[in-house]
Amino acid sequence: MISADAADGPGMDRIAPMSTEWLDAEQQRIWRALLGGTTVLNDRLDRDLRSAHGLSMAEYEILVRLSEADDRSIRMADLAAAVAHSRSRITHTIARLERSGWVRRVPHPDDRRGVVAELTDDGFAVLEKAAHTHVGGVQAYLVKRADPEDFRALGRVMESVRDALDGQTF
Amino acid sequence: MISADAADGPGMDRIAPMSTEWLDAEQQRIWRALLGGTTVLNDRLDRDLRSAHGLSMAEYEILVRLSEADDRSIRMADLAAAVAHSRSRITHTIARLERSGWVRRVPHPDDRRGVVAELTDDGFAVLEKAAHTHVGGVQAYLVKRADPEDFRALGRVMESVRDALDGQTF
DNA sequence: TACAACTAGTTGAAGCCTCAATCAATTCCC
DNA sequence: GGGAATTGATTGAGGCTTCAACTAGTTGTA
Repeated sequence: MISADAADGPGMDRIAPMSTEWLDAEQQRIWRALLGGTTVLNDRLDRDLRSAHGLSMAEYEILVRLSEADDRSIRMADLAAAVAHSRSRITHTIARLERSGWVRRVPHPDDRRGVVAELTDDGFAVLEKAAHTHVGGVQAYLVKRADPEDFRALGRVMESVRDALDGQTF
Repeated sequence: MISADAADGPGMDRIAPMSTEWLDAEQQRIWRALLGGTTVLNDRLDRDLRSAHGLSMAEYEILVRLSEADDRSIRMADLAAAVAHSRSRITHTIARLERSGWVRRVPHPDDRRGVVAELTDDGFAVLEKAAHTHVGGVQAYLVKRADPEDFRALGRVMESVRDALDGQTF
């Protein structure tokens, strides 16, 4: 049994060639709950959306952002930043959404390098239906199971994590 | 701007053709923090492991479970359940780990359908090094940024989510 | 102006995950 | 005992993501 995640490093306190602060039993339990919980939660929300509307979580998130934006459109790079995906991934995903007729690509008016993704009426219609499934799931699987104060605490922690790590990828 | 995730449904309270309880502004903020935070966190931990040790998070998790088990070995189906992956995914991942020489496949002694995955000495050695990277990341990106009481609250919420959704997939 | 550095977006190949189909072994139960 | 149903694991095709390379347009600066 290795100390990976465990209370003490393998002989770490003998020579201390590299001092890693290990997780205590409680921290480890919590970290695994976060890892496992988000895994099953995302998995479930994704399956629900796919089976009911033929839409992945990633696609759904993108449609939501577009629907909230002025003119229902966002520049590719901004969209990538908003959902924390790589530019390449956004290009591929938007290409798929365009094939489905839910999004349209428009040249950027000022910057000729730029491309703007715009939600179509069909896209809006799908999103309107999918939102019930998605929000229903979030309520049932997460919000309703959490004590409201615990839920706020979770929010504080994850906001801090996101803001610290955000934008330093790619 | 559609109500996806927003405070009120699109005309929901007129005819109530399908009553979905929408998220209020705070719940939505928290839910997006969880979604975005876990996205960037997993992404970062995964990149750190890959660049330093040529190991993905999924692979790392599997090696950890094996290292903790008796005889450093676990049956395929149990491994799948432990990390909440499909059997198929475990088969593929173990095949890769076997190619790397970090895991060995052994026939199950009692059940002739069964296969047991066993951590090799090389696998243990890689894990021993990777654990520093991984745990260091979890500390720096998550644990250190969280108020300890908030962190416990997060654990309570995610344990509840995981236990509710667990095992009902596939 | 002109050149270098940078930013926006795309592309295609490779890798990982999902899904459905498959085979083999075990368990159920009449 | 024996056939049906279930469980364990694998396979390969298809889909999504990553990565590195590339084109094109913009910005900085001398």
